[in-house]
Amino acid sequence: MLASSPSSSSALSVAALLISCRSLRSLEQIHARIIRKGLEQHPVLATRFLSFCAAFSAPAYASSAFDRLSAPNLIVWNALLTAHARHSPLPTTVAVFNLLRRRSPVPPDAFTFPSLLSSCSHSVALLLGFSVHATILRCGLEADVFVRTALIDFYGKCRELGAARKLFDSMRHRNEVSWTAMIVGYLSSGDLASARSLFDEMPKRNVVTWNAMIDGYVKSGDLVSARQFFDKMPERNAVSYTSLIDGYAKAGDLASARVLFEQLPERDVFSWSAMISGYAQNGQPGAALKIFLEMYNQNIKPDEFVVVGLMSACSQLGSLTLAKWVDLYVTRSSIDLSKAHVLAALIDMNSKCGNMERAASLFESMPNKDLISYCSLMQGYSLHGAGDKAVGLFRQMLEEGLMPDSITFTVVLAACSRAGLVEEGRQYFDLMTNEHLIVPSPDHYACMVDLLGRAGRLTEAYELIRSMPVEPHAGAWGALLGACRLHGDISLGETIARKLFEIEPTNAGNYVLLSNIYAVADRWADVSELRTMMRGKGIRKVPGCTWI
DNA sequence: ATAGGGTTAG
Repeated sequence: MLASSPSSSSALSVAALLISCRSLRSLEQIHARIIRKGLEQHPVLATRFLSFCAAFSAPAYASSAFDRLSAPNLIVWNALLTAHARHSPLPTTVAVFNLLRRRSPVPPDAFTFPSLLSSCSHSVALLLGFSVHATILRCGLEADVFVRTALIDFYGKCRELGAARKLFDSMRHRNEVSWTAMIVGYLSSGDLASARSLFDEMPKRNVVTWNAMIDGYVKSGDLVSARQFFDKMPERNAVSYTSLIDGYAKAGDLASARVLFEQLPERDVFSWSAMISGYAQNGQPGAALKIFLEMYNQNIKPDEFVVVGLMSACSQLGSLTLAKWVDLYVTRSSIDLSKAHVLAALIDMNSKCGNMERAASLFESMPNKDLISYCSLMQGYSLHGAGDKAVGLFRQMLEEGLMPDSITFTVVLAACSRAGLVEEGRQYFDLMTNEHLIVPSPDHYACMVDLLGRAGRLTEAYELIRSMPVEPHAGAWGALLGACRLHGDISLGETIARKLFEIEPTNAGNYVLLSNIYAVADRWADVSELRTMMRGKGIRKVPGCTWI
């Protein structure tokens, strides 16, 4: 009897340990201590332990600890369900809920449903949510504020605004959370006006409400209103800053994002990742890397979003040395490499930086290879002189039954061009338009122009550019000018160059190309005339770009 | 002792 009723003071000391726990590893140590001290069956301690598993995103560990309990009560069951609802796929969560229904000593209560419903709304699982709602009615829990709010949130996120509003209007006691759930519902279906009028109508708002409005405006692209809300709110937290930083970053206004980031008193991992991926997505990989290093030096643990941003920056920089360091860093971190987007970014980085062996072996390790990873690998091969391998991968992809999209075709056409596979490229262009009904973009045309031009079929390339239903961009003309230089076609080169001087008058590369065409033909007078013209327009030669 | 908000790749 004495052995099975351990002193409450040791339970208390373990509970105190839990509060200071900072990693999954120390959580495991605490679990070992709980078992050693014979406190395993302590229901309060078990509940707290499970909620810490949830905090460390370890639902499987929560389950394994839970499975050792001989007679879990409903509260412990609820804690387990919450751990899964936040971190497991919906089917797993539903399985836990079904077990709970069968095995819990008492029927589900008002604490059971909010987490289950939030899992449903996260997956926009409308039908499942309906049946959960039916269960709630059977249990007589629809009037509970938490349950009702979770229902409003669920219907709102599933864009069933009518159902959500009915539940909202018939509520006896609403709190800020219920109002916010309704507002978020309107926001997620893009009804900013209704959201705004509810916001104005509600008696008391909290930080979450303000943040929801900011996020809604950011997502709808109205950064001015988002900023007004941000400036007006009585108190801000990291989320308020990060939503707006993210908005500025996605709109390409890194300067404004940076100012807010510098003002943010307590940066969390979200704000760091907003800046890092913001810079990476706007073609400023150097700046992304600098922010990452700042974060790294502050010993902040990166999450998957940070490393995806970092790897994307590294891909753009193309440095093999850096890629090797980042690869090692990411592999050694606790980040789950099997997550699709992490793996895709890792493959892409190695591929773009020329570590094809590593890229290929990562690719081979994927159980379900997706379009994006195929594209990454194809681009790597294409970039590093193995266009034929890239095209081979594309064939393999088709055989696997994957449906290539617009970007895939851009990649494969570029690969064909590099490998000199003119006929195959043409076939793929036809396949794209005739079978996949993809309307060719300026990029696709630019690839085709490059393909034909490199093969010396300049007239055909020129005809293609002129027959384009969309406006060709500088890339297409540039490819053709490059081809003219390659094949020494002066007269076409002059025509194209004149066109390019109009479209991008300050790009020195175009002047250099034309000058090279003249030089090869010994037309030095034209070369010097061109230089004078450049000087007259104040155009500077880009360093590292040769004249001849 | 348990319950509501944020980002990700070619």
